[in-house]
Amino acid sequence: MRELFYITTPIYYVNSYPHLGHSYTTILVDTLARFYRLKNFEVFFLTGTDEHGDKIVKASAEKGKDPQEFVDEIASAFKHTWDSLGIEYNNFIRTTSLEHKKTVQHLLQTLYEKGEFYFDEYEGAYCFGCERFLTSKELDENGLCRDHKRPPVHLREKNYFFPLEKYRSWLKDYLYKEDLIYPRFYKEEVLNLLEDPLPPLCISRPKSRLSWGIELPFDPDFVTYVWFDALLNYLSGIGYPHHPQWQAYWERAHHVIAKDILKPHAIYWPIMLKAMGLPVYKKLYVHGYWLQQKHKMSKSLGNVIDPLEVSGKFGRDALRYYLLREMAFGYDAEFDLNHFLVRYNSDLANDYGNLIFRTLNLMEKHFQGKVPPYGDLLSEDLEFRKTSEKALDRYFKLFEDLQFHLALEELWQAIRFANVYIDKTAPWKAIKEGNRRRAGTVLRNLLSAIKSFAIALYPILPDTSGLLLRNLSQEISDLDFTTCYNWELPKEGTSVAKGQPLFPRIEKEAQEEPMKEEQVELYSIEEFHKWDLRVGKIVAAEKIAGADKLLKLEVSCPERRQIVSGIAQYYRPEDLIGKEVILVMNLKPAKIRGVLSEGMLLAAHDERGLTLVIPEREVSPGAKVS
RNA sequence: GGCGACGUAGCUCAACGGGUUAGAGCAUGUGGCUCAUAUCCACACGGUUGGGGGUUCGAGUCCCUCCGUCGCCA
Repeated sequence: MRELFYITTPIYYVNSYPHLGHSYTTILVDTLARFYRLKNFEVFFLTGTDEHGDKIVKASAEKGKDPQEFVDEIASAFKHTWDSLGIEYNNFIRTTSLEHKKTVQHLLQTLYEKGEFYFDEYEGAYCFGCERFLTSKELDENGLCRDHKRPPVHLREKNYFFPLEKYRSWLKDYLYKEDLIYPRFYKEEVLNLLEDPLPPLCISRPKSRLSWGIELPFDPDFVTYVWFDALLNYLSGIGYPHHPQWQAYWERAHHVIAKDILKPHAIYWPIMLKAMGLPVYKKLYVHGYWLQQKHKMSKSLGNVIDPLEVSGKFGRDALRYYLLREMAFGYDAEFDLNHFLVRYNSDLANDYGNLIFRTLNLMEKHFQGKVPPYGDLLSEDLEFRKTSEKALDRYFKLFEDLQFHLALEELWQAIRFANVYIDKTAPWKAIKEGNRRRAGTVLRNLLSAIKSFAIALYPILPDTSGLLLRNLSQEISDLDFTTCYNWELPKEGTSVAKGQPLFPRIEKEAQEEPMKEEQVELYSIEEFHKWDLRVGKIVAAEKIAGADKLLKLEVSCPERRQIVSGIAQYYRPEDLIGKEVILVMNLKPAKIRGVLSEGMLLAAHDERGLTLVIPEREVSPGAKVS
């Protein structure tokens, strides 16, 4: 019987479309799932969508759709994104599915019968943005919700509560003893939270206010509220309680989350499990955020990166590699397209891709693509094998600890050493000197190492590893990590083909190539209203060194914005100060020549050149254009 | 205000419980190779490890303090 491994992503809230943060978590879990499959584990990989709540009702109403239609649409967008990114999940659980509802109701009923809930009236300031009551400390000096900057509504309502406090000391001891949470500093953060009494968890909403949820089995006037719905996906997704497989998987449960949902996963969830009489999951892996110019990506900042755009342009393996190579697990990291391109070219194209190509090229040229026999192994051959094996050892170890950035660095040392080895042994020289046997030995040694790299990297680079292994007449389904140490593979006489470069270099012009133009279509007025156009007054302007066409502008609208505009050939900086222009406000921020641009100016072009679009009379900065 | 994290070469990061001249990659400079995706290899340049104090034979690593960035809680 193979060992089991159960791993989950959070279920994603369908109030918005998938972005880079979702993709990172999912790619990470997919990578781990593939890793454990290659370690011969029986893996169950669960992901899905969280589809209930107030925000969904509102969002769907805004689009003139009913909630079910709305969540169906976004859930399929998530599925489509995962398919495009090569995610191989075992189940996609939706909280609106019948099986999930049954699980939730079953567990609610069980806990209700055990007397774990109580009914109480609560009165206070309720924020609809947060979907919860706020304490006075959570309001700012103007009495507004700090997160949403909106006044809360005074509400009084009866609800069901789950007392967390009675489990607090148990949880504290448990967390203290077990290394449940990784990295460790998040464990410290949780233990710190557990120093103070835990307020009861409100688990319901009256249907009169919110009907888009799962009905409490013991009170049809209420639906259950967020955590007793969402967290239970980890059980419903493996068939709890009816499918016999659930128990075996649950004992091997590993959750991966972003740090924003640490509290529910580290506090509510273990306590809920304890109350239900179920064992606590095995591990909680917590990762940081992807930042853009030091800021968290968010829709309101307009700096959300579309993972499909990146993977569509440069390949999904390249995106996976960058995400795992660049983020130290647990910490925040910066997503920078320039870094992405540097990593791609130097690591994937130059070091790894080129190593493969030069080796296979020599094989085709001088050995007709037939794997030659080994001759005598010299000390340099053995040294190369040893270096590779050591790097693989460390790679696997670090991978299990989720230290992907270090794991990859280790493996790349072996890849770079392979380039040193081929230079030192110079098989092309040996061939010129008539020593085919020596050249064959070196190339076979290299081929075997390349096969090992391909297997080891398969969890991160599934497409290119699969392709490469097929070029070596190997199939990933026949291989596992133990074959990384088998220097007889590929076997003598096997055909190998060089194929196309796996990671073609991205040249400068291609980097600056604009995204494809939209084809001409007619749009409704609603489409036009998506653009936030406003009047802005130029308060500062200067040339950007090294660029003939660009000016850096500071514009008041009335808050300050920095804009890089390609108008230097038509306007002198000093002539622009005080001019009022039309700005596109909700354009994704971009770095042009390394300078941040937070929008664009409207200008008209004809054969005489370019002229800015300017209001006919002076208007107050910030005035809306429509 | 309480707790915590981080601050190491221009940039991104290493350095197992303190132990020889703090390491890589990228960038820069100079050579070499030519099988290769103008790729690869070698060498060089580059750091009072945020500041100060302490413990120790010895501290990036432990303690104190200050500065800076960020997170969680209040």
